[in-house]
Amino acid sequence: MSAASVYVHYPTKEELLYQLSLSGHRDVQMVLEQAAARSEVPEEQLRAIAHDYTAWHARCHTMAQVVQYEMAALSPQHVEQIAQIRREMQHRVRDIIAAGAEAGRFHVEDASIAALAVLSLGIDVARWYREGGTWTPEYIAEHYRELALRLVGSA
Amino acid sequence: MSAASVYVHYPTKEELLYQLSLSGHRDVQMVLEQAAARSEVPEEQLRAIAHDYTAWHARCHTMAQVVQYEMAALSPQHVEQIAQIRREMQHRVRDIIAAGAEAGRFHVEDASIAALAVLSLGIDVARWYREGGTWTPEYIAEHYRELALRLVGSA
DNA sequence: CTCGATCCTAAGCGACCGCTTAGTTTTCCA
DNA sequence: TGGAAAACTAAGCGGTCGCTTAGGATCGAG
Repeated sequence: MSAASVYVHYPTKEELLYQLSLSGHRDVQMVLEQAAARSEVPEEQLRAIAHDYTAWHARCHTMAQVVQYEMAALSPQHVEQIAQIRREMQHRVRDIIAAGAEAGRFHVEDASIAALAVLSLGIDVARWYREGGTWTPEYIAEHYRELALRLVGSA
Repeated sequence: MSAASVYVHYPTKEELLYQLSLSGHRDVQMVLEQAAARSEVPEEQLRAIAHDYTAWHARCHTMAQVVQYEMAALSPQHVEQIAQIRREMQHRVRDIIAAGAEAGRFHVEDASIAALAVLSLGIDVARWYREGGTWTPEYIAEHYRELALRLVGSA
């Protein structure tokens, strides 16, 4: 699409970025929610989340880069809208880790920082992943799934 | 310093970025090497690396953002120069993890991907860390140190 | 087959960016 | 405290960017 045609659909470039970022955030959130919904056992939920969240950041690395690294280019109001979605995801993972810890299946000092670390691992994949590299998205996701479980002190 | 004064010292903006990025990369590499030099036991080396590498990315988060997120703005030759330093760091950590695995102290399927994950955790701190947040660089570094040890399956 | 939606190219406007030059002030140490 | 080093402001040049407008091609549903 030519640059001129873009402005038929979006009033400003910032609005285009916002809609793109919003749609991307909804995508990841859905990935996360569907992974969490596959079980009610924290261990299985975290396995699925770590795997799918990581795989998404590899497979959709261009969208992921917009989602994770372009927030500074949004207006303050739009940043706040999107920050809300991000908080929901953080809390979802934190609560799952906290539930696992309460059940004696996980062992963490600080569930919030553990949740941050698990998501962080997946996010950073979007920074270094290149198509056609030695590792496939699935290979990375499977390994990161195991690393994430160890992170939270799962036996 | 005013924009005009910059060009007394650097011929182009790209050259300025290169010198900045190079100096930043040498800083992190020194942080990593000094941490590794504090012991000859892989466990202690990895503890020190995870802690100091993470702390650096929090304390020097502005420099870290240049180092980690501005490489695309460098010329191809400069990218290659700096990529060399980055490979050295990756390999250093991978070799430490591999040594620990060989000694039966770590348990990893893929030492390369484990090394990547450990560094990834530290790097991503530069993305989300804000001064004056709830967590201090030292608090984050201490927790990430423990998370990194678990990552590599250290008992 | 036609009509309306949606794409395109081309041209242009004002603002900002990368960089330079010239002249002036500040700094700091021998 | 004098003088070189290094900072500053101000002005300007050419190029790109954000965005708009006008007019023409394309495409798909009815």
